[in-house]
Amino acid sequence: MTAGPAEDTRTRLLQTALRLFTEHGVEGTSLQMIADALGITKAAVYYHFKTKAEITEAVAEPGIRDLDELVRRAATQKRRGAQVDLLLEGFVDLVIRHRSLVALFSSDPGIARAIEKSAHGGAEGFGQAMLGILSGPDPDTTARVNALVTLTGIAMAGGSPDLARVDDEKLRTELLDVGRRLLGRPRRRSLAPVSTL
Amino acid sequence: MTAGPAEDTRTRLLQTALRLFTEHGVEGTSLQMIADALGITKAAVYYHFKTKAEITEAVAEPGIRDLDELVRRAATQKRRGAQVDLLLEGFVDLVIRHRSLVALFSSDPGIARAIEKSAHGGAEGFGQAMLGILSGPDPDTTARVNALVTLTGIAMAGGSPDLARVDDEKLRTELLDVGRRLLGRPRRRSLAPVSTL
DNA sequence: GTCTATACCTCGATAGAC
DNA sequence: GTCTATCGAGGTATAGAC
Repeated sequence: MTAGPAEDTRTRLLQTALRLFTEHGVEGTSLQMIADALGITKAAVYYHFKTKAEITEAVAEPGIRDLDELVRRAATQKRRGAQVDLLLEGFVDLVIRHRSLVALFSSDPGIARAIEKSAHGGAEGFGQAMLGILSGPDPDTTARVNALVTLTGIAMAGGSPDLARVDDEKLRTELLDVGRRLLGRPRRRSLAPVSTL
Repeated sequence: MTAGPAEDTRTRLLQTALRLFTEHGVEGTSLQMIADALGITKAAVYYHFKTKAEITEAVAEPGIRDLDELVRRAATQKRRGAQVDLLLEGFVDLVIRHRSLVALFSSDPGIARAIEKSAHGGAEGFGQAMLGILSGPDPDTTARVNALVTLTGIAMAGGSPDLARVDDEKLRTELLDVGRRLLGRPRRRSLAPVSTL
């Protein structure tokens, strides 16, 4: 965890891997491609990571951690309205913070495999947990569709190249707005956190 | 185009390929996997298709054709409201008709590559054309976000395993409803096509 | 027209020199 | 920490038997 010359290559490697993953997919990205992009050899990559799976896990890890914490925090809220609001805001923040990574999560089977071993039983687990909160207990089809469109829409739109040049603050406001509309939540007046509904 | 024993293997091959593509991604699916699932050999696969790219193109082709026709038809509408309504309804129908294929389109880089050579300059071209219609001329960020969330949300939700057991008619109604709400279109009373707004 | 056998390449991964 | 060399497995693609 200490910053140093060793971490430098490791960090560049993960950044490069994420970029290539979004361009070609996880399975479509070879270690050779990563090595070439960094100007090193495949064997040098293996000095930093034992396997390719270890790379994908390391790429996904920051997102997983935030997602995990978000789901836990949302679940502790007593009132369902508060659960939904917290989850929605937290998810939008997470999408903003990680942008392209979240889009990868939603779609790439390679990432799904990598997350499978983590808490909650994998990406599917996180998705189900979030859907459960957003769609409520014993949801009808309408509620399930709304929750699904909200989560996937926010994730894909947030990670889309079409919005890459929109600054964080603006995108955050827009995604929150569309999410509230989809879930039938009242629109907030200010951006400051509120303790009561 | 004639139905026969030769076409049978070809059809089964494409169905199997689509299923495997959705499970493992395009790049994550090998010809060996397709051949094994069909109980034939890799070389037998090459009798039906010259390259793997040709398979992915053939898998995507029905969706491409429908998408192409939809965008053309929408563009011929005079009033913008009619363009949006026609595109939204057509897109929902298309998602229902192809379900998992559309979800693949939205996400898999392998599919994107395969479509790249087709009309409109590839998947990106279709996406941009649809976004252009839904978000209107000279759109602000809000309109662009709404259009993006609508398209990606409907596509991903429609292709999601979570909704696989919802029947077509019900899912169609729900997706149309959420799309209209997102785009601020008036809700229809009946499912029958209307000629005036 | 359909599949077997096989060529050839790149994959992920390892060993050991520097 | 990065390199060269190499492995076995599995990838795409082809030649030719039936």
